[in-house]
Order: sequence, then C-alpha cells, then structure tokens
Amino acid sequence: VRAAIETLDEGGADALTFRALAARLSTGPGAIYHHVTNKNDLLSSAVDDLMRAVLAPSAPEGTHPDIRAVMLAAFDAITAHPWLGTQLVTAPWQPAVLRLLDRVGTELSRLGVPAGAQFDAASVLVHHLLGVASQYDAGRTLAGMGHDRPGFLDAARLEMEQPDGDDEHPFMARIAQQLAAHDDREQFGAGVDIILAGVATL
Amino acid sequence: VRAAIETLDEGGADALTFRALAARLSTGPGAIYHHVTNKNDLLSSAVDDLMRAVLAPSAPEGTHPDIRAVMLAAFDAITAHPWLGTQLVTAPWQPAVLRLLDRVGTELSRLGVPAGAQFDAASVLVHHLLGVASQYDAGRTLAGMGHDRPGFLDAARLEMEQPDGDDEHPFMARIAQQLAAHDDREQFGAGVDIILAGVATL
DNA sequence: ACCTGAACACCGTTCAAGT
DNA sequence: ACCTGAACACCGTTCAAGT
Repeated sequence: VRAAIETLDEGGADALTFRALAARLSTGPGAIYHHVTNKNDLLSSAVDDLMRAVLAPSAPEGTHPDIRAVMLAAFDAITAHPWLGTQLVTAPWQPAVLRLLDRVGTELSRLGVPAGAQFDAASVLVHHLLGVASQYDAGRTLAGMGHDRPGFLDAARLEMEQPDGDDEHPFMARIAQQLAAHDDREQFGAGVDIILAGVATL
Repeated sequence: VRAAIETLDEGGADALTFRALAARLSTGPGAIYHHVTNKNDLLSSAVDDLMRAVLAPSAPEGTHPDIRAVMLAAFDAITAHPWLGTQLVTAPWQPAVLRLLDRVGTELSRLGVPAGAQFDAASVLVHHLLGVASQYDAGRTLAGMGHDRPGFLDAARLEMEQPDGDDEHPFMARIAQQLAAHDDREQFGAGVDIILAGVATL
C-alpha cells in the first residue's frame, strides 16, 4: 500500500498499474494478489491510510476537535495527494468518507444542531470538500489549463458566448480575475464558513 | 452521441465501449473516430447534451430563473442518468459545469450577494450538487448496498466500532435510521436551503 | 469523405508451476 | 504460504485498405 501511494503521488492515477507496482517491488504482477484482492481494494486501502492520519485525534485531551480544523486537515491531505480527491469522490460510500461524515456529524450534534438536520448539514460540508477535491486533481491533468486557471476560465467564457453576442457572462469574467489573486485554501475555508453560517440559522 | 447516452443509461459507465457502440450503430470501432476525437470527447459531448436541456431557459419571459429550480433540474437529470453525476465530478472544469456555475453565480449576483463572495457561494452550491450526484451513481453499483442503504450504513457503523467498544458512533446509527424514511430529492433541497441561508448572512 | 476491421499497445486478473 | 510470469479476455486507438 505504501508503494502504491508513492506511485500515485509521483505519476497520478494512471501510473498505478499492477505491472508498474510489481516492478517497483521487484516481483511479478500476480504476487500482489496475495496481499490485496483487487485494484479497488488496493486503492481504498491507500485512501484509508491517508484519511486515518487526517482523522487521528490531533486535539489535546479534553478539547473537542473543531469542524473547521478537521475540514482543513482533509483539504491539506488532498492537496498533498491530488489523486486522493478523485478517489474519494468516485467511491463516496467507502469507509474513509463515512468516518469523515461521522466526525463532522458528531461535532454538529455537539454544537446543538437539531437532530433532523445533522445529516443534511454534515453532507453539505463533506460534499464541499469532495467537490473542491475533485477540482484539484482534474486541474492538474487538464490539457490547456496548466497553472493559468484565470486564463483558462476566460477562454472558456469566450467559448460560451452566443453568436448573437448579447450575453456577456459577466460573472465568469469576474471570477476569472478573482482566481488570479485567490488562495485555494482560503477559498475552501470561506465555503466552509458559508455553510456553517447556514447551519447556525437552523 | 445519442447512441452513447442510450448505452450509458442501459448499462452504466462500463457498458460504453467503442466496440459496443460500433455494434449498436452496425459499423466498426474505427468509424466512430471520424465523428469524435476521443472517448473523453464522446463523454463530454454526451454530458453537454443533457446539461444543455437542464440549463435551457425554462422560466417564462421576463421572469428570472430560480436557483433552487435550476439545482433541482440538474438533480433530476442526474437521477435519470446516474452516470452523469460521476462524469461531472470526474471533469469539473468541463464546459457543462462552468455553464452551471455561471448560471448560479449570475443569479446570486442578482440577489445582491457581495461580488467577493459570489464565487465562494456558487462553488458551494455546485459542489453540493456534484457530491450528491456522485453518491447516486456509486450507490447503484456498490456491492452489498443494493437498495438497503440504512442496512448498509448500519453495517458500516458496526465495522467502525473500535475493539475497546467505547465509541458507539451514535451519529451514524441515527442517520442510518433517517435514511429509511428519507426522500433523496427533499434532502438535496434541504442542503440547498442550508447553503442559501448561509449566503443570506453575507 | 467516410467506413472497415485487423492489428497494436496496453490493461486487470488468473493460474499452473515453482520455492 | 508465497512467488513467478506467461496467458486470457478485454480495453482505446491506429491505420492500411477499401467504397
């Protein structure tokens, strides 16, 4: 599993092959099946490993883990391992996601959110994370985007323009500019704050 | 593209193969490359077709499209074509997603949301949609879940229990029960409402 | 211009044969 | 019990040859 994580970190999702992994471990592809039942099993084990660290009790004894801190820890894990986001999104019912959901939901419960709304609220928070996560991985591999997201968005906006030239898509133009001066982590946190503000009204 | 959508609807993402598609169109696999550059191109064309219908101006002349209505229209498209959700999540920078983001953002702008927060707010809304969307597709194919999500969640909860038996994961137990009586569409709308309530505080 | 379908370079997975 | 690595059943994609 550790070798798989290294392969994924170095070459992305496409680099993880039973043949490549076998070569890295100086063995044959078949040998891997003695330790793992599946490629899916291997991937979810890799995800589990990383998410376990995210959810490890970092708060000092007696203190309660802060939702915002947990969300940001997950965000940081995903930026460090971009393939992790895609993997979480592709299999949202896997144990790692359920553990995260439980942690968030439990914390919401402690904050006094009504029982009937805890699941709705926790889901929105986790979805926010998964959404940002998937963008992050896709952004690395997308042809033509590179690190120039503002330019990419602006080009996309121009493609969206109707032939009649009536609609100008001012919103897209504005966010293309904003993206240039934006810190991803800050923006993620801003989204969390919006959701928590909404939760607070319940 | 229409044949691809039919294949995807009938057999899910794995069923769309150039060989299967060629058979359905009574031709060879190579012929498809004269109309489409790639499998990715084919998939995003299929996504575009469906999302174009979602974003088509449905509101009567002069009226403004309601954010909630747009979000629910997208939700309905995804439940009708579960593979659509996975596809949207896998490539969040594709034109279809950007058009949705623009629609939501433009509407937020009209509602008086401060310019600096429009992108944050629109992103959270779209992420909520994509998150629910990916769950929907994964839920169909996940082994052991079937249509018994409460039972599945409860089993997952039991697996999560630590050997020391101290932690009871009461949140998971509660949502496992809630899921039995829950309407997915309603829950999706509840999430949208939470986000909009948070946006309103800005 | 468009189609045909064999061929190429890969996959994940299996399995007889070894140690 | 674990490894080995050829073999199997697939992929997406290409390309000479046809119409």
